[in-house]
Amino acid sequence: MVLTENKNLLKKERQLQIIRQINLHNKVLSSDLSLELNVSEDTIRRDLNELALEDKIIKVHGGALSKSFNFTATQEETYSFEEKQIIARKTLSLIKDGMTILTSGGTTIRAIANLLPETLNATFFTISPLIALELSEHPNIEVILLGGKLSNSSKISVGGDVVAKIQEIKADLCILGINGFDNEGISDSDYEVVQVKKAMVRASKQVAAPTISEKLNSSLRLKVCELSEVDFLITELAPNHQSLEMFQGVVRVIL
Amino acid sequence: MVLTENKNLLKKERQLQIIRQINLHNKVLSSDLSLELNVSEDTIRRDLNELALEDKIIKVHGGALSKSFNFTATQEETYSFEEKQIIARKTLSLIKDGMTILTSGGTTIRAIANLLPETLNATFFTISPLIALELSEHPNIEVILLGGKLSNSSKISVGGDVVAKIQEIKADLCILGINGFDNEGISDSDYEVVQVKKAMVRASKQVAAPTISEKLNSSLRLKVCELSEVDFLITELAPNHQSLEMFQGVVRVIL
DNA sequence: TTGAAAAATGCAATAACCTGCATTTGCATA
DNA sequence: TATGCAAATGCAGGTTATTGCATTTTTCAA
Repeated sequence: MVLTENKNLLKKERQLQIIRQINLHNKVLSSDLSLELNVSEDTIRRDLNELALEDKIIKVHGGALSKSFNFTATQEETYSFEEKQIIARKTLSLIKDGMTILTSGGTTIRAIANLLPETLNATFFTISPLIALELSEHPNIEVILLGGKLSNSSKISVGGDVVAKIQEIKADLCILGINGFDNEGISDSDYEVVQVKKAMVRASKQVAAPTISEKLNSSLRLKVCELSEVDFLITELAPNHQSLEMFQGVVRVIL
Repeated sequence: MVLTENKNLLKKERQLQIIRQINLHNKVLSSDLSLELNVSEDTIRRDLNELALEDKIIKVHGGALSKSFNFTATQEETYSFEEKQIIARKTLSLIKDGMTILTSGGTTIRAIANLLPETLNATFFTISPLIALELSEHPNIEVILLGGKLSNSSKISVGGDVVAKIQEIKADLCILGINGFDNEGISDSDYEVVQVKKAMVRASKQVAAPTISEKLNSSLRLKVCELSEVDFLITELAPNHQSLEMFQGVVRVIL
């Protein structure tokens, strides 16, 4: 579904857009919505009030939060929707009909899942229940959820069973949620999560690392893989941006 | 013979045109329709009101929206919400600290997951990603997500892997989402789902069947289990309600 | 505590709505 | 074909809904 020109949006329509935005990235600012939907902040506030009254969202000072799942707590501080949309669009170019794709979780990957074309015919393995649900909205995608103990913080399946299951898979592409990325490679902070991500990298012919540039040059305690194992680094920046210079020639392709 | 263009459409024809437009664009503006169909906006409004009365469209200020426009991915607008809350509260009495519980999916079970006390210390196995996420909001609950191919319609894991995994479990209680329930037992319509539910019943010491009374006496093509295998039938009705009479003494306990 | 951003409140302009009512139209029947 | 009648339509008017702006109040963080 495409967000087209917002000329004469009906009120209900606008409110559906707002809910969509909130479900997608778990929070919105009234000011952003005002710009995006071309109405005054007063109108946005009134919409948010109505939606909150209907228990669809949680209204807070400055904007609103998703009512159902708020797992942004430990993830990023500076949340930025625009950047992730750009990243998602770039990532789409890697995905073709007939592929088998392995993905982890996270808001960036969620943005990708959401933007996948209706017509895409592919098989997705994922360790994230949320991504699984998002993917299953697409009629032609086969979704296989990799089960296991659900990590409380990151809401993905972890544990030996998951690793074993992943080892049975041979995927064309692994789309990896990134927490730490620098010239040492991809890193993460949770032992269980790292085990799973390592297995995911091993199980895939190619690895894509979509991340907002803010996370570049951040390193966490545990290593997931080397830079040389990363086939695609995807950020919101232009590939020749100076922040990416240090990765040129080390990862295979920068998008 | 005279070729009449779009002039003088009959009322029914005009309304069909309107519906076509809505199916095409997901929305229409009264003003656009007035121009396009050469009638006054009043007439359009009258048409829209009629169509809305027939539940064909959703009328809003300024025009109308397609009925399918409100996708309910994470919506809280569950059918029979009040009844399900009552059922959920009753079900809580079956759940104690230290238990191992196996659950399927569905909105009733979601209501239960949502109402679980913060302090509850238990292990939940579930085949529903949505329930898994809901449960993981509770700090003291260990959530184990049973993975598999995600059924497009019911959004739960199905397939041989799931059945095999369930066979390894020994649960204290199985909370089963119900689609069909009558004096023949529990039934369902999807073959894959039935295989999984059968395994769930076998893997559990006790079986709870929470369902709104509306689903009582409805029977679907495939049998999940006998009435005698059901330990708890939980509806929103009082246990001595006449609709439940026929189940007295057949299922172990009625709540 | 203070100042800036956000929210609430009141108000006005515009567009959309509704209700009768008069006129026209479709259609069945004489 | 003519005719009668109910339904459909357009129009006038008064009412309500929606929105943006100005002003005051509240909230939040430094």
